[in-house]
Amino acid sequence: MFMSPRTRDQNEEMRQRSREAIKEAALELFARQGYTHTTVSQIATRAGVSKGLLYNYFDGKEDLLYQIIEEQIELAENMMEQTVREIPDPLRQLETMIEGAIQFVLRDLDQWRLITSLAFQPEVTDRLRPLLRRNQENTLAITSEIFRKLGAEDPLKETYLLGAMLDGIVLGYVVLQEDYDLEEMKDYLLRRYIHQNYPRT
Amino acid sequence: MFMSPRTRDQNEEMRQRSREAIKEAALELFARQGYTHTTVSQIATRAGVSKGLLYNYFDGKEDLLYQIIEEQIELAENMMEQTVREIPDPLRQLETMIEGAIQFVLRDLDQWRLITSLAFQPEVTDRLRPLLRRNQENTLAITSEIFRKLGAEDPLKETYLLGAMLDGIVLGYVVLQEDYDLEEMKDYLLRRYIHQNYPRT
Amino acid sequence: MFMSPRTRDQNEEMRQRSREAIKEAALELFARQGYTHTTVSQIATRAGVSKGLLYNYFDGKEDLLYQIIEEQIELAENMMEQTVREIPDPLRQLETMIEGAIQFVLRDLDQWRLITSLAFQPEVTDRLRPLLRRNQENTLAITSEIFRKLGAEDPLKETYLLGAMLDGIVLGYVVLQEDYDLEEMKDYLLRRYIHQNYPRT
Amino acid sequence: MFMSPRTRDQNEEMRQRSREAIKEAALELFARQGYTHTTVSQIATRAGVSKGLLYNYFDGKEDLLYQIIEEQIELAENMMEQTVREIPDPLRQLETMIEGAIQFVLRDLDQWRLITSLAFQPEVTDRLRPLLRRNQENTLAITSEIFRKLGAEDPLKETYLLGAMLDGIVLGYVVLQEDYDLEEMKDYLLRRYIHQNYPRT
DNA sequence: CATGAATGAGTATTCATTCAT
DNA sequence: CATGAATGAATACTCATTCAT
Repeated sequence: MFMSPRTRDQNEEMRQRSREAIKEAALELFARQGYTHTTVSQIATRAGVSKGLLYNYFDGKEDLLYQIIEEQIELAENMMEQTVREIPDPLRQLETMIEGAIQFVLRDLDQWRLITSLAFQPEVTDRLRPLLRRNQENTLAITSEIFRKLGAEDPLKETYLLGAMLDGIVLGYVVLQEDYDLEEMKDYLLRRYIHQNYPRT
Repeated sequence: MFMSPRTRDQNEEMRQRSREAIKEAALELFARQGYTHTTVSQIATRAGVSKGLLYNYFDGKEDLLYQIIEEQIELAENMMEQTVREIPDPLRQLETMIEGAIQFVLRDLDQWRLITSLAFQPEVTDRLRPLLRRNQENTLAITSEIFRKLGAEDPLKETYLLGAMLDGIVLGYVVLQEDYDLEEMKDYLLRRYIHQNYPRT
Repeated sequence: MFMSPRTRDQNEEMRQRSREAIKEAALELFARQGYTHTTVSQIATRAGVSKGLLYNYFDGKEDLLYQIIEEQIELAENMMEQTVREIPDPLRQLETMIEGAIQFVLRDLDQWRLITSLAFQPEVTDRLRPLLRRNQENTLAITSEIFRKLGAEDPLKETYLLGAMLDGIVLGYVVLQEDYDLEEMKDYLLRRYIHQNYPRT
Repeated sequence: MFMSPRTRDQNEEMRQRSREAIKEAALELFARQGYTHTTVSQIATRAGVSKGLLYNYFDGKEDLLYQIIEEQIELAENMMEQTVREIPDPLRQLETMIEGAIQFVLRDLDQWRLITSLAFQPEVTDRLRPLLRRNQENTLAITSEIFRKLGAEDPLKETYLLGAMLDGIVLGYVVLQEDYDLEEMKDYLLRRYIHQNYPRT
C-alpha cells in the first residue's frame, strides 16, 4: 500500500502531540502530588491516551520523569544564553538574569518545586547529575565572565554566592509561598548586593 | 514460682530504648535511601526489633517520619538559642550561627538532606508546616535582632537575605556534594558579605 | 504488525465475565467459610484471576461483599414481585410466596446464611440498611395487600407475624440443619396458620 | 510461709472478680463491635486487667467467647425452668415464657444480638452445637408438655411454630430496632395465635 | 499504532499470643 | 499471681508493567 509523505508527516505530528500531552500531564501531576503519589494511570487519563501508548513513547514512569526534567533544565539554560547574547551591557545582563530566574519561578511554581525537590532524592540525582553538572558549569562560565567584566575580585566565588542567594530566595518562596514576598526579596538583592557592589557607571 | 512484674521505671526505660533504636534506624535509612524506598521491615531489622513493635510506638511509617523530623527541627532550634544566650557580642553571634549552620550540615549531610527534601513534598509539608513556620519565625526574630544591634538599615530583609544565602549554599552542597567546597563558600560569605558590611570594631 | 484494539463490546464482555467469576467465587467462599476467614487471595484463585484484577472491579473485600448481598436481595425481591404479577388469586399468591421463600433457602442454604448473618453485624448493616429497609417495605406493601384481599382484620400485623414465622423457621433450619425438617414446618405453617384462618373458598 | 484459709478465700474471690470483669467487658465489646472487630487489648483494658492475666483465665479470645455464650444460654434455660416450676396453670406458663423471652431481649438487645449472630457463623456453631441442641431439646420438652396439657393436636409441631414466631419476632427487632414495635408484636402474637387457639377457660 | 484487561511482586499494617520479669 | 513489651504470621491492597487483540 502506498504511503504518501503527507500521511507520514501527519503521523509524526500526532506522535508529537501525544508525547507532549503525556509530558504535560505528568509534569502537572508530579508537581502537584509528588512523583511517588502520581500513578501512570492518572497520567494517561489526564493526557487522554491509553496506558499502553505511554509505554510506546517512554520507557516507564521514571524515564518520563527524567525526560521532563531534562527538558526543563535545557529550557532554562537556553533562556540564559539568549539573555547574554541579546544584551551587551554586563550589569544589565546580570539584572536580566536575576529577573529571569525569578520570573521563571513565579510563572510556574509547581514545575520549579518539582525540579527542586528532585535535587534531594539520591536515586534521582544519580541519573540527572551529569546534566545538572553541565548546566551548572555553563551557568558558572557565563556568569563569572560577567562578573569579570564588572571587575569583581573573585568572579567565580562571586558567581557561586549569587547563585546561592538566588537558590535560597527561591527555596524560601517554594516553602513558604504566599508568606514569602519574592518580588521584594529580588529587589532587595539587586539593591543591597548587586548595585551596592557594582554601581551603574 | 512468683515473678514480680517489671517496675514502672524498667518499662519506661525499655520503651525509651526501643523507641530510640527505631528512630535511629529509620533516620539512617530514610536519609540514605529516601522515605519511599525504605520499608518498615528494613527499619525494624536494623533497629533490632520486630515489625510489630514499631507499631506499638508509632502510628505507622509516616508518623515515624514526622516524629523524627520534629525532633531534628527542635534540636536545631535549641542549638541556635543556646548560641545567642552564651555569646554576648552580636557579630560573634552571627558568625557562630553561620558556622553552626554549616557544621550542622557538614556533620550529617544525610539527615539534612532528608529534612530539606520534605519541604518540597506537599503531602508532608501540611503536617509539618506549623512547626516549620514557628521555627522560621523564631530564627527570624533572633537573627534580625542581631542585625538591629549591628546597625543594619533593614534588619528583617537582611535576615531574609542571609537565610537565603545559607540555604542556597547548603543546597549547592547537597546537590553537588564533593564538587562543592562548602567550607570555602562559608568563608567567602563571612568575608564578602558579613565582614565587609559589619566590620569588626 | 497492525493489531487493532479490542472493540468496546469485547471489552465489556471480558469485564462482565471477570466480574461474575469473582462474585461467584466470593459468594461461595464467604458462605462456606465466613467473610472474615476468606482471604482475597482465595477468592482470586478460585475465580481464576489475579488479586489485582479484583481491585479493578471492586473497591476491596468489603465492597465485594456488599455488591454480592445487594444483588441477592434484588434477586429475591424480583422473584416476589413476579409471583404477585403472575398469580391472580391472593391465597395462591400467599402460598407461592411462602413456598418460594422456603425453596430459596433450601436451594442455597449457604447463600442464605451469609445474607442473614450480615443482619447482625453492626458495621455491615450500616451500608446495607437502606436496601434492607426498602426491601422490607416493599415486601410489607405487597404482602399486606394480599392479606387485605383475604379479609384479614389487621393486614399489616398479619404480615409482620407471617414474616416472623418464616424467619423463625428458616433460623431454626440454619442453626440445626439436618435436625430441622424445613419442609414439614412449612406444611404445618400453611395448614395450621394460613388455611385455618383463610380457608379456600 | 503459712497461708491461712482466709487468704485463700480472698484470692479465690479476686480471681472470680477478675474473671467476671473480663467476661463482662468482652460481652459488651463483642456485642457492640462484633467478635472480629474486638481486640484482646480492648477487652483487657476495659476489664482493667492486663492482657497476660486474661490468658491465665481463658485459653484465648475464642474460648472467652464460648464461655460467655454458654453462660448466657444456661441463664436463659434456668429462667424458663423456673417459670415452669413456679406457675401451675399451663396457659399462664406459656404467656409467661413468651413475656420472659421478649423481656430478655428488650433488657439486653446487645447480648441477644451477639448470640443470634453466632448462629450463622459455621465455625462457631460447631463448638456450640451440642449446647444449643441440649437447650433446644429441653425447651422443646417443656413447651410441648405445656401444649399437650392445653390439648393441642400436635404439641411438638406447635412448639416448633411458636419457637419460630418468637425467633422471627426477635429477629425483626434485632435488625430493625426502633422501627420494630416489639411489644406490640408480642401482644399480637398472644392475642392472634395463643388466645385464639387456647382460650382462657 | 492504540487499547485497557490482566498481572503479581512488593508493602504496610494488625493483633492474638508469648514470656521475661 | 500479674504485667505489658515484644513477636511474627497473616493479609489487604497498590500500581508499574505487559500483552493479546
